[in-house]
Amino acid sequence: MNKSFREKIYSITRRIPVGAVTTYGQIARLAGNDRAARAVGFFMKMNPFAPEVPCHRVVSADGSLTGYSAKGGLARKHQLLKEEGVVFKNGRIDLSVSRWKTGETENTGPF
DNA sequence: ATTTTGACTTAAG
DNA sequence: GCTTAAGCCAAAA
Repeated sequence: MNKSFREKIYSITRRIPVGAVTTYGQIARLAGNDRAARAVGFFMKMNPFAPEVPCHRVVSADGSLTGYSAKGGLARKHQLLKEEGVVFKNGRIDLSVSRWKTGETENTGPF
């Protein structure tokens, strides 16, 4: 059970359903440290499991996109989220709608 | 143990 | 709405 924080972070991020997004702070909170938002972003950059961990569903607290180490950069991230059904407003994500709700029934897909 | 880095967050002007 | 500053945490060297 000596699971490092990074394992928790990846585990949580991997659970994010399609069409939903979450913030670094939220993941940090689920991991047990609501102040580790920075560390979360740090692990995302390492992202040893590119397609396994949907890091593109992780955005800043304002709903704005920050970085994306995978190919395509932020442009790719923005496109992926848009394709998955995430609602964008003024170039930012509408967290009121697309924010991931933990414990909720998972969606079968974008549609 | 210390230092550096980073895809964060919040507060204040 | 934007910029600056400070706080915060974890991993690697």
